[in-house]
Amino acid sequence: MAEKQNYNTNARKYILKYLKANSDTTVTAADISDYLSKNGLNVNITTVYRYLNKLTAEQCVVKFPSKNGSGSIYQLKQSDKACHEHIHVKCIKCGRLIHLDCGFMTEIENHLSKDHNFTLSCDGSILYGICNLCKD
Amino acid sequence: MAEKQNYNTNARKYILKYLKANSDTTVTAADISDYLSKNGLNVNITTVYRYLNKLTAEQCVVKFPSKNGSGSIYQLKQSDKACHEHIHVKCIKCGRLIHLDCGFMTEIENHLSKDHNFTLSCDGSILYGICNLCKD
DNA sequence: ATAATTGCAAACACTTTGCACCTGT
DNA sequence: ACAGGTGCAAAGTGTTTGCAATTAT
Repeated sequence: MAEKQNYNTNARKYILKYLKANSDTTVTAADISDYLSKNGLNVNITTVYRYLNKLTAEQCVVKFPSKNGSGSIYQLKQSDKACHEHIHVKCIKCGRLIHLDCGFMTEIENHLSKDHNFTLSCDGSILYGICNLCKD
Repeated sequence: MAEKQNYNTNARKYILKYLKANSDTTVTAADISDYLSKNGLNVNITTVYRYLNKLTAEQCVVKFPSKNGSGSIYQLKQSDKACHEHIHVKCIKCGRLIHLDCGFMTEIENHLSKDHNFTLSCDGSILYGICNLCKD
């Protein structure tokens, strides 16, 4: 089972660059596509989806359903975050995504387990609200 | 501002019936459509969407993004549940949706507020996991 | 009678797939 | 040279819209 090798193409370089520049929020395939065309790179949206799917499969990117149910949103994963071990909270104004990787996760899990007999799975679990920067 | 009146049609009667019969879980427009055709009712999926949208606007139904980001799921709302005041937890196996309308909501809100400077909004917020009935 | 509801066809938004061509190594 | 990546066109979902026809009141 030899590792598949990756070619370092311009498209991927710039998609990654954009994901990195926006790693505190979530982006859509269309966001990436817009960014690329604004920078004069003709990258088909198919390519964007294919790369996003690849990165998601490799767990370099976390994928969430978008709030309105039409499509998905993506975030580049910081190497040290085990996103399947915490839930995420997203600001409905600025889009910033925060990782709830704090002690409170245990409390949530315990409550759901003890009071509701429910085993939490963080994959896809997302809460919405308004972050400190977006309060009036 | 006179109230618009509602006609009591067969389509709506059966859509509601199905929603009621499944009010402990969530259903898709396709689920409803399938149920209707299995029962010999030729109701166009457009009608299903229109009624679901109406019920959602009237807050008789709660609408969530589906986990995979393709489409939405709906649940008939029990009259006494203020679904915008609590979050929801959905079983990834059986689909059952539980309303976290317990004291723990205050704890979640307080934690997000104090430790993350984040004001929770329950609309669309959904957690996933496995319910007591679906554990091996 | 008339306002609400429906079906149909079309459009829309988002995503995936097949295949031929191109590119990085 | 060849595996891997890409563009394009087409198809696949899920949802909405305009309009004419139908139905509940």
